[in-house]
Amino acid sequence: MKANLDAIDWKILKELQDDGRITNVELARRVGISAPPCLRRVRALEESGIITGYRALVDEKALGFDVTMFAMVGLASQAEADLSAFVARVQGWSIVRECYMLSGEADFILKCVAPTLRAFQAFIEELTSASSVESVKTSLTIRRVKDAPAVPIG
Amino acid sequence: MKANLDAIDWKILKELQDDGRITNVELARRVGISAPPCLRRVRALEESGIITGYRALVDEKALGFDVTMFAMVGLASQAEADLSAFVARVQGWSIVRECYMLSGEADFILKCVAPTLRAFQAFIEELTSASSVESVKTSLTIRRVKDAPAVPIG
DNA sequence: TTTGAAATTCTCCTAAA
DNA sequence: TTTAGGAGAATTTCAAA
Repeated sequence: MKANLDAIDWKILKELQDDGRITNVELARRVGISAPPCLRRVRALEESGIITGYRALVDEKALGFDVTMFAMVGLASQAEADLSAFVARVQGWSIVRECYMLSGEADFILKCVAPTLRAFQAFIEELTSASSVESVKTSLTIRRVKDAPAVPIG
Repeated sequence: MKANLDAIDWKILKELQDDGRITNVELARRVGISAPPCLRRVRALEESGIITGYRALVDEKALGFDVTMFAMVGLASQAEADLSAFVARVQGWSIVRECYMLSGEADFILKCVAPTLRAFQAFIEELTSASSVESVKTSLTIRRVKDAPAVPIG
């Protein structure tokens, strides 16, 4: 699965990370090749799984989601069954937008988005009382300092 | 700036969060209106700042960025000058992909992406010795459990 | 006011050289 | 890679709800 990309492929990835809605013609112009091979490269990147999708970015606050919080969660047991059960619950909680399993002290980190602090607190109660959840430590975000695309290019 | 959106606008946002490269015609079909008003709505969402951009999602691991870590950073001083200085440094560190200022114990949370653990460790040394940085606590991610768009819709 | 239908213009994609 | 042809989309206009 490891990719063998040349400089133009990297440029394509950089441009599409910066603007996922750019047209193929404009993309080709920016990376310095003609449109047909550019489109072929994009297709290849998509088919090989390097480009996994495209997403519109939205302003949560403008939509009334004023609260962004992180929660560090520790489970009482790291048995595979307990981990799987928790992962399944995470998928069902729409307030949880991102979740990573961690090594070290906490077992999971959750990034949560909610309309109000109250809504978030209600979720934390549900989270805390979820089976096998032992500890929950929350951090309220004051502001977003940086939100760059997944991979640093250039 | 607070938006006054109807059900169709929300559907548009949902679809564009799921697939930012969808054509306007297909988008219109999915949300149940014709193309012209659909395009007008998308433009309005963009111009009002609700849609802030579009981004291709890429598979970091396939590109050789095998390490994703979170770092909690505490500063010795929360004076505005020190916060600003740290924020400025964060912008310059390409390894830091996301950063939020927090309330509570830590002052910042950083999401970092690096090709190797060694590269990440080198960064942590730089981070730890940065001016006014008092504490750094890192968590290595084992796997991504969930990565949903910014706002829950539907 | 906003929609939807139609028509035009434009741009992109694909195939062939 | 470039070109050309054809397809489909974006955008404007206009009529109607």
